Amino acid sequence: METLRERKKRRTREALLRAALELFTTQGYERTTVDEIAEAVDVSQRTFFRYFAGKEDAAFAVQAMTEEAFVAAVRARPPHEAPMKALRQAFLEGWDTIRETVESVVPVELHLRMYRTVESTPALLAAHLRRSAATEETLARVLAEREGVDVDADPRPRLAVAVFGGVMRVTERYWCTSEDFGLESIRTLTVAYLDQVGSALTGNWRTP
Amino acid sequence: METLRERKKRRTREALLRAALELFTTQGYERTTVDEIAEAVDVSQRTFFRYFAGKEDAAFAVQAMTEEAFVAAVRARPPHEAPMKALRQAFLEGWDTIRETVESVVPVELHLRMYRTVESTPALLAAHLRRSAATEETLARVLAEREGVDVDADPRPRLAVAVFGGVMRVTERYWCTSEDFGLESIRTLTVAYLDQVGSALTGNWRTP
DNA sequence: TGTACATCAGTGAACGCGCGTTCACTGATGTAC
DNA sequence: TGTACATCAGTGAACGCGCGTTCACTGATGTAC
Repeated sequence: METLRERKKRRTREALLRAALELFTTQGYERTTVDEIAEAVDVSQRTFFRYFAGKEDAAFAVQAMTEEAFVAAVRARPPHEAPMKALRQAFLEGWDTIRETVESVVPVELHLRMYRTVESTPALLAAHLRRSAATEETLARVLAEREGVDVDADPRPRLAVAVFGGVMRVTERYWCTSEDFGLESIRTLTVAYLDQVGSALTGNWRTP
Repeated sequence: METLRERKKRRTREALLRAALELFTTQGYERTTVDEIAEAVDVSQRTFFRYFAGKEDAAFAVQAMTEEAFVAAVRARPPHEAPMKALRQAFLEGWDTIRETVESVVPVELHLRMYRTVESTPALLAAHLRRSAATEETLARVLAEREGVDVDADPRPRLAVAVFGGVMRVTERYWCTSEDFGLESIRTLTVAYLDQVGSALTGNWRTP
């Protein structure tokens, strides 16, 4: 059972997270100070740093949860499935359950708005890409293990994941600027883009 | 003709750049302050900021040159060439001429060492990935124009470039950790990896 | 070739800013008996 | 159920740090005549 102390901790953390994302998405990441976030929750700045290693850590706390869910989903795919298929299916599963994953901490709508803030804030976009690179490394190891190959000797796991990650990036970027910015549209977009990779690699595009 | 004033400017800039890269690669990016760089060149800190928008700008000044050369090389490829082929060839050309491109400003050996520093410094890796994303956007537009398609309507230019960029990332990363860390090895690695993308996308890897 | 003036790279010192850290402390919650 | 003690989340205030900026200024270089 969760003790009173633990419940209070969780509430403080979630309040800080919500306040942070709310401020980041409305007035901008750079224009939000840590002091401001703490003030919004009515705790001391010192308390913020008890829960988050820094401002950036707060910005990506929810992302970190969904990434973890994605990696777990890949791990859980049936072992006979081909690598790219496993990534694709795990991704779709991830977005099926994202509402439950996220909503326990912050409103899912807030989390989605945060994507746009990340995309339009150079410092956050940079951090996001570095974090994605780290996730890709993890995924490469998962795939290598699934397929029984050595991730350091055989480049294919990293290549496959890099291609998948590249497609995700293109999808994300388009999705963030699109009017149809919802939970559903990213799924259809991703599937559509994944299906076009083959054709993208083999020019000539003029003659379809 | 270059005036005396212009020559002095160029020399100051190059001295700052060399000092910055030298300090970054030897004692680390984070542990190097702007004041230290200025001091090493014996100019005021204020002067550093006349030449570079910030510390990060100095770290990537040479990278920026080679990226530009790469984009130009893609633009210069014969228009009938398929997109991925054009990227590959332009990349190889870029590394053919990198010595000349770089050596006019800093020793090429210093530039190469800087790759490893970027790879092992989270803040620099993040910035590098964001810069690469920007270059990829430029390249997507170049490819779209070459092929006569609309970059915003047809996802294939961005997909092709994303895949290429992903392969480059895998190459870079491996190259930086490899003992065979030279101008030649990156060319062979890149070609080898590009040739394996197809096989990486189509599992199963166990049965070759 | 010399003079007068314009331009502009570099100066030095001081500052604002926000991140993240340090400290000794308080008081609520948890635990043992 | 009550008491005594241990744990630990949160406090408040101050600080160090380095980035990047601001200011009025100097003196070398460039230009016009």
